[in-house]
Amino acid sequence: MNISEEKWSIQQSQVPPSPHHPHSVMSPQMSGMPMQPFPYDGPAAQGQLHSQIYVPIATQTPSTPRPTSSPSNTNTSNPASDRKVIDNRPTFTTTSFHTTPFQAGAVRKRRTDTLGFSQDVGPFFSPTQQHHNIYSTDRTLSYKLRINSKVDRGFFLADNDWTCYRRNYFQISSAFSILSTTHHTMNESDIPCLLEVDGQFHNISQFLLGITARVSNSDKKIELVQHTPKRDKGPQMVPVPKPIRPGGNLNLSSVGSNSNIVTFERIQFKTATANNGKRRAAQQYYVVMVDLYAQTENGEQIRVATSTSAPLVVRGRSPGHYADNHDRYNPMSMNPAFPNDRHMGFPHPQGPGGAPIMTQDFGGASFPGPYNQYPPFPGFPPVNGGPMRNDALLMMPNGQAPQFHPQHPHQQYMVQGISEGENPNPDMYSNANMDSNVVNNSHNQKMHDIHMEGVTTASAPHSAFSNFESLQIQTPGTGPNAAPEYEGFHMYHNDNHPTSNTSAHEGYNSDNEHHSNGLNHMNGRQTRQDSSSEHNNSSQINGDKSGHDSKITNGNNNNTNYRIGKTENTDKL
DNA sequence: TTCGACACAAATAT
DNA sequence: GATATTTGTGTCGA
Repeated sequence: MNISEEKWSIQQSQVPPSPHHPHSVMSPQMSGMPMQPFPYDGPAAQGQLHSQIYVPIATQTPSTPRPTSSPSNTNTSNPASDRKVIDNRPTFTTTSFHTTPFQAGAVRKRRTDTLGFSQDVGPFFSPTQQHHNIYSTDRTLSYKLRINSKVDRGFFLADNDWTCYRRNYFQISSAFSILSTTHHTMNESDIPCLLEVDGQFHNISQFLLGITARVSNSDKKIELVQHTPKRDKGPQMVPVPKPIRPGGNLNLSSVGSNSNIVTFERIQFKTATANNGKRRAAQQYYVVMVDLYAQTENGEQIRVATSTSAPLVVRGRSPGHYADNHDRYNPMSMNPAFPNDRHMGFPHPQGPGGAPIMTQDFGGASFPGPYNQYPPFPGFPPVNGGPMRNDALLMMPNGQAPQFHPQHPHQQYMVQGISEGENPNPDMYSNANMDSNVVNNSHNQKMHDIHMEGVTTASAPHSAFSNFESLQIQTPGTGPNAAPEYEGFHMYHNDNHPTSNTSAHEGYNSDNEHHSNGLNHMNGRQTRQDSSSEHNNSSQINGDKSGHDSKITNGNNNNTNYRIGKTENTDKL
């Protein structure tokens, strides 16, 4: 048994293992599977032609081991791993622990996995919604934007909802790619793009990427705050859009500079969702929106693309409060054998090894559950929240019947790993559940990632995400780029430091971890950012102190500040 | 019930 | 192994 497995066994001893919490062994990528170029015949976009998509060949770098969500991580050479195993022992010595009624199951969580990498996963992101057309400077090529995002920490699955605590940090890393419709290469440092807004073409001087939050299925903005390491003693800021270059690959630990990856660290929701844990009250959800802006030569910043997270629950109180209060009304889901898994009563769709499977689109069928404020979803989100990347689908038989969950009307977020440009297998897009819509041989042109990385998919106009909430976002002017994508949720951090990838939820692939956050133990620790990452981002955190007091009173800071003059066709910063 | 503040202690970095 | 830093979260009052 390797170190991770040892940890795994410790945790599993606390909570009955759930068959719905498969391990990351399902994920070849998580095991460092090299990625190869593959031909992809999916439709690029309306009026565009299918093409071969090149994806990065991810090489395993011993010096920078890639994180894995699998408990069967075999790397035991890292001294830190040994320490972490020790640290993983259940801790029963804290004062707070003894004051709680949850001692029996208490298992302290580690902040990082055995490699110092994040094993955690977070809420999935929707297909990229492109709001404006982007063209080459000579206007002969239409480009498509794709945003890849991942949540590195802070979230766990509770009741199949992606959940976090308002007071806890989460972190979002994003990158984006520009897809060309023809064989075309360009200098990554250049942005030879034209932005079309209301029929007018503007040169794009740079791109920026920002995050905001709002109430799911509503336009109500939710304030995000960003802290310094000083936390309460330091200033609180609103995460502001940061310059970003295309071509970032969140799966790579680091390739040169990170100017093509933006990370927002120490982010918190200013407010919690309503009705957390209440019975017979509809759970409110938030979503995080990752917005890509194009700055024109005159300095105008226009939102050109958006990717939206899965619905999120933000708990406002300490985890202990929810330990015995997680039975939000759901008369069908509770299974007394698994008091912490209210979905044990349902047969989650699973593939070999118990991994949840990707299910198909429901074709617009209305969601049958009580919370139908969300569009239909094709099945359960990953209960484990673990390494369920879309590549795991490759190991799953086709045609598994989707399952509804009456309590979770929102989209199933099982394809978090479909980080555009990271999955080598085209089958995932031509799965029996989606293929008819994805593969479109009417397209003859080839689509390439301009940067030849980070892109694997073309559009899936009627994909399993076609009902995803974010697709409700008005995207006028999208034109040929309107087709939905499968956004990637990436497991790997983006910078050099092997420990830089935080891991709030290495146990998302663990039953115990799943339940432990606020359910079975107190003082659960989640991963912190390492110092190198701290330094990397200190400037961005501290560099924008002006105008920000310790308290943020503008509940709509982000959008108020950065979406001035938004219209149907223009969404400017 | 939520939120802000304070405090404690664990996890992790150095 | 000691120390410093970071962060999860218990607690309390508003």
